[in-house]
Amino acid sequence: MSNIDLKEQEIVRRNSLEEIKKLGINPYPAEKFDVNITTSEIKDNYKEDDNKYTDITIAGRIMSRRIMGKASFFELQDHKGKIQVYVNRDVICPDEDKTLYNTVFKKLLDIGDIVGIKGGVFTTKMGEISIKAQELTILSKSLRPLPIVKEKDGKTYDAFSDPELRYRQRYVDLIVNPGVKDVFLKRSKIINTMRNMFNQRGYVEVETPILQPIPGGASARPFITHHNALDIPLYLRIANELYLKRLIVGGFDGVYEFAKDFRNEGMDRTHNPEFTVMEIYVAYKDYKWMMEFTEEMLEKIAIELHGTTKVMIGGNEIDFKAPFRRLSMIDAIKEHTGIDITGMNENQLRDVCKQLDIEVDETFGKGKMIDEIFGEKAEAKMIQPTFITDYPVEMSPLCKKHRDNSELTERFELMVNGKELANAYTELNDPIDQLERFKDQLKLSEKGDDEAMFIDMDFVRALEYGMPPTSGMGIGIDRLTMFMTGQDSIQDVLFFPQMRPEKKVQQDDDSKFIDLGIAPEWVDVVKKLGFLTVNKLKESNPNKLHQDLCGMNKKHKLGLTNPKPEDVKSWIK
RNA sequence: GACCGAGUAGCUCAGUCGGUAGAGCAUCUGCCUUUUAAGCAGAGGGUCCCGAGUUCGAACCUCGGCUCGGUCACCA
Repeated sequence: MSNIDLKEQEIVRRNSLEEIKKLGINPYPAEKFDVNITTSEIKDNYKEDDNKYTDITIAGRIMSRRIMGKASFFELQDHKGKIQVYVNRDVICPDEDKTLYNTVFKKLLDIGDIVGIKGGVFTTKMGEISIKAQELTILSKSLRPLPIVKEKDGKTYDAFSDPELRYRQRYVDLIVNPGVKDVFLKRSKIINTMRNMFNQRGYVEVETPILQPIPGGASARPFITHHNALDIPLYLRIANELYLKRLIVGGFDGVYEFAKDFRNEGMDRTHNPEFTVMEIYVAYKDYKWMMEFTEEMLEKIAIELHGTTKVMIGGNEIDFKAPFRRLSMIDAIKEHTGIDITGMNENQLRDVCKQLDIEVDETFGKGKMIDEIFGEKAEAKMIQPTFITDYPVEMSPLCKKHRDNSELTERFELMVNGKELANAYTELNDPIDQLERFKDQLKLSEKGDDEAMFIDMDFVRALEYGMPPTSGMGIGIDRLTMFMTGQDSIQDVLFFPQMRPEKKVQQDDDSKFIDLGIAPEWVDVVKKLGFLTVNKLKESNPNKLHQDLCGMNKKHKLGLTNPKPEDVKSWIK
């Protein structure tokens, strides 16, 4: 294999790999390696002069090395953390043969390699808890150099910080950047806390279709795909609401799903095309009950993660201690604009918008204008958790009308740090009203609103069989994780945020070059010089090309026989 | 989609007025038996994002493109 297109450090490592094999050591052994302890267990439990850990087996990645003649230290990182390992030549090589230390450990191992260690725990003169290696086993050789991140007294040096590289190669980010893994462990804990709470109450975790013939349950542009066997279009779900409510019709009293949803819209710091939502539906409840349920849930999560209800989010201390403030949308607008819009008609609302300098369109109805006023003037000011209730009916086609006012709905959104976190309804279970609302959506769609909801007649049919009064709630798991872990970008709470695919440079196959008469061993050299396609090569200057090729041969000590100038000319003609 | 910013060694970054491309860590060769952002001495490593233009000469100036980030727009 030609190494010409590899970087220096990669060549060194591949050579080391070959040397290891020549010594009869398998750099990628198949057999299991039984670990009996983790770094954190040692650090938490070891006390000096303690003989508890004289015979331990541990495995992990080499993260740094300090080699000093016959003794060395390296840092071993496992899934829990890091610990220092002390390697002494005459301990790991008790016999005459010092190859394992002098050659394998000192020369052939690198930062990034995964090794197993048997040994005992002790404390160094500097007071650091360390492992004295008795045996060292190579478990996996690493062929690419890791970015080197160093730390001292909690301060990080040379952090691996290029966002593009971090997201594209999250595995590297997770290895070298302390704290990245922690965000994802917390994400998992958030989900588990919710799941445990729901299961304790007897609610059932379910799975509903991701491929849907009608993308319902929300207003958003869907991704579309095609099923070949059925020869029909299918949509990736934008929500799972209508399916979960069908299950309530079917007799489940409580169902929930942690669902990946997909929306074909813009991407930014708070939006990714695929994202996770938890939706839960409970029969015989209303949205007031759901507020209590939601605040209890969030309080639990905060305590589980932080041991307190108080969480720092973007410079604000947010207190998730229940109960949260409840404020109707109209009162919220009154509070932040001084204007009481109660009972106003469409023209009056239009005047209010003008007065507040809010741009509105001729097509905007009452509901949309109220929503705009709230969004512009009040939303961002809701820092502490606040339930905003009683939304205009036009904005909420799946939500039951308010018991006291038919222009409003029994809906709440939970605002935290000026952003929406959760959304809930007393669910609309009147099939006739539901069909009317769907028809209103259809009118919007005919007016050109490409995000109005589709009519789902099967869902209406399900309601016609009778759905018990029900309350449902949805909460964005990505956003919740951002709040609970202090991240201000959704990309930092997703392992693999959506990125534009890496562009592949167009390249001709080696055989095309060989067809020109180029010897196979020279093809990589030609490509290294930047001539990735035959056409590009033909545009080159043959004299310069010949010189460059010979130069490469010499520089990289390839040991090839240089082509004659007339050979090079013959390739290009 | 619009505007702004960034792209230089494996990583983090300098790079003056347009004149032979630099540092730290990493790598390689030595020395070193409790070191720790190890140290000391030496060495190697570059498509300066890509392409065109201006110029005697471009990492640097101009134009076009690519990717990422930020702001806005769109949007449950």
